[in-house]
Amino acid sequence: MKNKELADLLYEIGDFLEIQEEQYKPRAYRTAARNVESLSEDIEAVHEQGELEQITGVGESIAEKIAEYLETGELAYYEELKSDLPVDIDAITSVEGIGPKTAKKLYLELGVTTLEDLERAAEAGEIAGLEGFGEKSQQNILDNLELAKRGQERMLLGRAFPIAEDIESRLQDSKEFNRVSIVGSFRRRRPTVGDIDILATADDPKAAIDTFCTHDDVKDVLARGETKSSVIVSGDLQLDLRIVGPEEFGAALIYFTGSKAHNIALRNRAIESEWKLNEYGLFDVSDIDASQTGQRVGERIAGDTEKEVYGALDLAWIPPELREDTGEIPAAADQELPDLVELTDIRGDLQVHTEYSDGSNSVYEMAEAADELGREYILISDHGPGAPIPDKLDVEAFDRQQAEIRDVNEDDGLDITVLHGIEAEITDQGLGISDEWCDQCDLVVAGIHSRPSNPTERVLRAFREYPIDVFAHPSNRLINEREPLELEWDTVMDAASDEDIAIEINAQPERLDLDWQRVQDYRDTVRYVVSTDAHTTRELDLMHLGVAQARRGWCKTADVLNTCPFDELQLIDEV
DNA sequence: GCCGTTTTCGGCCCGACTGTTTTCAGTCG
Repeated sequence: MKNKELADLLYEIGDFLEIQEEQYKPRAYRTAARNVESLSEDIEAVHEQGELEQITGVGESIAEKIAEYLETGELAYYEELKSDLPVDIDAITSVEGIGPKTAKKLYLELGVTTLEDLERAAEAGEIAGLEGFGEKSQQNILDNLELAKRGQERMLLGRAFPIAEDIESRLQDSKEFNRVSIVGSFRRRRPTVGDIDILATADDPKAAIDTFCTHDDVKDVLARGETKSSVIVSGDLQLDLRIVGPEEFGAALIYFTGSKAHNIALRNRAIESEWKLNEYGLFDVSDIDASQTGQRVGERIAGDTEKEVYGALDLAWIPPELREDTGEIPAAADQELPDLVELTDIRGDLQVHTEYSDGSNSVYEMAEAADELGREYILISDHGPGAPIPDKLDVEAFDRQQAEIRDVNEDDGLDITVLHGIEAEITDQGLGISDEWCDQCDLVVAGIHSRPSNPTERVLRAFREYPIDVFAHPSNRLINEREPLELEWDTVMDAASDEDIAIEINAQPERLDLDWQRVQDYRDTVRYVVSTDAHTTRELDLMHLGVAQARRGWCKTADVLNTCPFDELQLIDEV
């Protein structure tokens, strides 16, 4: 799968073209890059079918370049651009505050081509001497270099969650703030977030910003204006605060929640009616002549609430998780948005580990904690033979566990049904457990924890030969750490559908696997389960992260199997 | 360079902040 690789190449070409002061080509290349990046099919397959130009933003010229790169591994156009300006543009522009233009100047004046060059030049005081630069910009570059060198990894949603909730509640409790809402990719529940965007209203914006900037946790203040401010808090997480007027809150919520693609599509929809949409509201500018500028010109149509703005655009309110411009706007126009699954719909958790394998708690402790969360059932599914971990179940341990589960189920103090299953390893030998063993399981969960060269073949064979109920964390990716397996997804999903195998949406923060884009692609093909894969009692609480990904994948309640009551779940298994 | 229920040519989202200026370019979201 070379989608990401090609997208990066196209982004980089966009940067080079911007340096050359090209007007519109940079945007064209970046649009193409974004669409290649978010493509669910393999770009090589698209190329083989001769359908590159079907991709939005890819026309004749860019399609030719993609083809050249896929066929030869090189791109003459890119090499040419790069030889004119032999700069590691990706790395240099990753330093906050340095864009393509600055990168060019640094190269022409000081010969900076790498982050190391940049650091040397800044430390030697050479940058401050350049026209248009000063001491301040040089110091900013030095400050931001550290972050850039540490890598531009986006923070896992699950890790950002406690920080975001903490800051939200603290601002809400502060008398300087009226309304406070976390927006941005966090509100859309993207698997990773770059920073935390906060939108607020306040009677005295300046006082509110002072409070925000002087908080204990703030390590550095990047910007501190009248209506917006950015700070770095411990953990190197950036918080961006924006204060707006109360009557603008709805329009601002939409604007700052994004995504960018969603906003552009909304804005274009407004333009069709000779309206203008920005973070201050929706305005009728049909009688305004072009020389009049300013953010609030025209007659104000809407802006107080999100619903009002969407409504004025003839759209149903769109849940934040869907705002990716992947069809939600036409669906909202036709009143055909899905009634998305919610956390409160979840009745059971179908992957839970205990101390029998790599979990930390006993069967009873996990059952008790899940009961307190209101789950009606859980599936104990410790690792079976073949899993690449030290402690795994053998037949004897499985039998002991079965007896223990029986005791827990007979405990009158708990109002939860504990099911007994296994997380079986899909190996080149099959599942590594006997048919009899499978028969003893209420449900068989199966997954891969390695990087086989022929993953599709392995998975299809296991699907055919074993009574698998759930395919766990299908891609085996670890966000920021391990690339997903290169499965032939269409084939695997069709097989899962044929064999009545549910596909897991794993709620572990570093997994969130199946990825939401594929969830959306295959929601009419297979049924999903959302599982925490909890290894401790605390992790049972991660369910909301998985549900958010199911929502991003357009799942309705009926698309998620563990929203069924226990007796219906059994019925499905028997069918 | 891409795109089109008006268009195959003429448009392409929009505003805040910073640093260095003295009216603005560059960057970011």
